[in-house]
Amino acid sequence: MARAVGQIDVAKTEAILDAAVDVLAERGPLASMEEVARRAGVSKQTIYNHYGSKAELVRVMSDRRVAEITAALDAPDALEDPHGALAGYARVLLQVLLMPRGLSLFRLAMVGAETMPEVSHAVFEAGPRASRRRLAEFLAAETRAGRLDCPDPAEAAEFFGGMVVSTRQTKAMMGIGPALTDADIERIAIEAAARFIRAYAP
Amino acid sequence: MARAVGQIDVAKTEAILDAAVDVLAERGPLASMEEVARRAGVSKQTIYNHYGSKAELVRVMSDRRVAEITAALDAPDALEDPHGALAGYARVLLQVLLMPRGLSLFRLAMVGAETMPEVSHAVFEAGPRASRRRLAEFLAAETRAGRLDCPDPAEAAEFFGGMVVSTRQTKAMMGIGPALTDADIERIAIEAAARFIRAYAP
DNA sequence: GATCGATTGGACTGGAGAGTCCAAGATTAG
DNA sequence: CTAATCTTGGACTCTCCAGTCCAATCGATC
Repeated sequence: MARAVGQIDVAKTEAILDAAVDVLAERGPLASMEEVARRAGVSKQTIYNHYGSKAELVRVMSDRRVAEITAALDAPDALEDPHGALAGYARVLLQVLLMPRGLSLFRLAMVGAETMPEVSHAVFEAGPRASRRRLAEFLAAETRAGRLDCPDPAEAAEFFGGMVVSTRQTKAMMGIGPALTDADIERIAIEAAARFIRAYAP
Repeated sequence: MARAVGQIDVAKTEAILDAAVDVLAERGPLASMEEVARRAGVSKQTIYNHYGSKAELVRVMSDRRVAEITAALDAPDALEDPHGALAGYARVLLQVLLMPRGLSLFRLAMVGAETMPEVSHAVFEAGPRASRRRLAEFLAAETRAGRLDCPDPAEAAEFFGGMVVSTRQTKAMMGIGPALTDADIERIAIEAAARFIRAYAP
């Protein structure tokens, strides 16, 4: 293994992070450090050598998750027609929401709202907020192009995002009901886009 | 105090419940029984005499909260015009969401999704689900009356509820940003209703 | 092979909280 | 007054977990 003399082993740093992701997703923010250590195949002390505390581990791990998850939200193909673009946005949104890791990150952010506000804040900023902002920009551009008429693009983006997500996020977080199929996602995406366009047609 | 021989004191049962509501709202589901006891002005043992365990106390308390909160959702004045009725629905929805007790109940349901699924289930059924169902019925009636055209009222109800709630619930739960003012609520309710009607006009 | 520092496992401390136990005190029916 | 039963407070047990400590070990470099 490529590692300098007595230097911290980077592979372990990663293994710990991966384990933390899994364990926190499964057990929630109350997961024990022992469990993380076991899963990472590492001793508890080693975790404390790499990250100083549980809070720090959670922080780093959520940063990484945020980056990983929001990467999917980065590609709004603004070149298509409005309907195609909106449906695409909806599809991605639903997929991210239903991804177990997306869900668990959200739950972490909610549960930890008081104990670790920076985490909640980071998740919200990088997730919903950034995503809506990008959509709002798209809507503004379409409005300038005369294909839509959104006097308040930010509000319109909120509306569209909400239509797509609705209670589905809550439901998934509470583990209620069956997961959405690909066909469900497709139907919702198309219908939401169509209705939205009707609501905001010039 | 009106109480039978050596019978459990009903006034205390209530005091405990009230205290539990407050404490769980403030401290989250991790609040200690000692705290509840202190707040209720009662000894810990007495709580265990009335409710057998923490889980049971939480269950009873959440049932009560559910009833209290969803009572507000019970009055869709279907007699008004669609715009007025929808705006009214939106107003109530936002108010319930922003009520600290509504928020804390939701958070409880999410945190406890694994450890007490019945609670999550009850909250979801009595809250979002019942509320959307009522709205869907209203939309179906309006469709029959020819004032709207909702081929799938359940889906349309999801869309409208989502527009209104959107990221606002998440935001409030994570304690991010300022609370909505009455003026905000009014503006959102009216705009959402207008856009929805445009999307579903016959 | 000697050295330096990371790693390990396992014991340990300290704190918090659920739930139990009990002896003393209060309340009410009869 | 007495009996029955609840209430109290406070000590107590158990369990779980964060974080520390340490002696033995391992691995890369020189």
